[in-house]
Amino acid sequence: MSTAPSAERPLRADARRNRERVLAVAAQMFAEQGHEVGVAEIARGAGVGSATLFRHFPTKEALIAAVVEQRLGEVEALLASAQEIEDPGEAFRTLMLDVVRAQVQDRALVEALIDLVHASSPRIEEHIERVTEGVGAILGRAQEAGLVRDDVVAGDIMALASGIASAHCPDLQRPDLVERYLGIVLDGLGPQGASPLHPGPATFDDLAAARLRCGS
Amino acid sequence: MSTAPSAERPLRADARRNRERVLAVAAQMFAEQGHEVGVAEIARGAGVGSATLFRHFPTKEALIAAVVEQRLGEVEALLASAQEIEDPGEAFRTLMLDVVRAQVQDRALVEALIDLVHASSPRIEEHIERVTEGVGAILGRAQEAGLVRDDVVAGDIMALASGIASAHCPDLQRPDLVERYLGIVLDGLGPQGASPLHPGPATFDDLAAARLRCGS
DNA sequence: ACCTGAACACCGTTCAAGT
DNA sequence: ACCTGAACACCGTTCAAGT
Repeated sequence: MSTAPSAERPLRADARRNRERVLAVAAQMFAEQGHEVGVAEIARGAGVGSATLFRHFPTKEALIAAVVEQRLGEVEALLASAQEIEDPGEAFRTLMLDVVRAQVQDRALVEALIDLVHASSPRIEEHIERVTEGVGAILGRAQEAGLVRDDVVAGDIMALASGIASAHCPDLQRPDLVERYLGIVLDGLGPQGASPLHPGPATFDDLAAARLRCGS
Repeated sequence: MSTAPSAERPLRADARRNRERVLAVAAQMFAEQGHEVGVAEIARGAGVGSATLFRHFPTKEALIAAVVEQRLGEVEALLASAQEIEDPGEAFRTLMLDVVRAQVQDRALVEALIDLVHASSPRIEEHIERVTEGVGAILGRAQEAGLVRDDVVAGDIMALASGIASAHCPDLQRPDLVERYLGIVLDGLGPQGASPLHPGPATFDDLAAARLRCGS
């Protein structure tokens, strides 16, 4: 449950409570209104001064990262329960729908995953790695069963899921339309009418190069 | 070429020149860096005071809208040349690749099209309508030729194109990966392995309702 | 009729002072 | 050890004054 770094002496009771309230309020406000909500408004909603917020999260971006981290934990839980579905095709469809829905319900998550390569903390990268692994496992099962084409990788699935999630105007149109677009993409992932793909999938080298390009 | 409303007496020569330089500089900076570039920086780049910028474009959002309008004109031109391709399948693929690439090359365009339902001016809506018409024509030809499934509409194509464009991290990763994702979606749009889609496509009523919900 | 730099309001961040 | 409201810097927008 704890989102704080592991080896730190525990916070004083009031500090811990404040930290958690800020995180909860921020998560809700970011989900509803996106990143543009003011930091002062979040502090007010949590009943603390703005400086307190900045004591716990040194920058607005760090606060966003903490919220994203929490959500990624939830996504991992979705993946775990999708893995328990026996039918490989059903597991794969459930996975995609869950991941897409998580992003549609939370504008902040989509925005954050787009910026991910810049802003990413080591802890967020770990989450992403675990998510990629989980996606890969479910994808692999579906491929072995001949239900999904063999020339796609976990990274493709995640990119497509985020694409579908941003293919609709999140706060205004019918959010259920994403299921329609997902249906089309799922058909494209099937082995039936699959045509060769150019170029090949993204590699770890691509990510490393990108990270290098932004410093840090 | 003129992006100003039709029935206005012409601007003084220097004013016209200033307006155009601001628009050109803004277009380039938005395309390269997204909407977060400062208005002061744009004004400086165009060699005018910031108040002059605001005389021509009453708000930053209006400036963005003017740039978007220009880009949409370019997209219409792309559509027109795609329409001239005889082979219906080739025309359709070209259309999708062009629309996706236009959005990948211009971060501002993606951002703007996402916000479109709120910010839209009547003139931008006209552009969108023309684009939708053009897409519908090319799509219709491909469907008649049996190359694209019958249960999709122009709105689906545009949503998917914007989704693919935001499926990759625009400034960091390999922009050519969008072609890979587009390949998957195009396979999903083929008639071969098409499974029924839920829910049905977006209607004009949905758009009207969304617009109503934000006032204006 | 149009231009400009200085002034204003707002928001992320920091600081001096409190308990 | 942690909290706070006031102060600071930055950016979108407006205004008083220039030509």
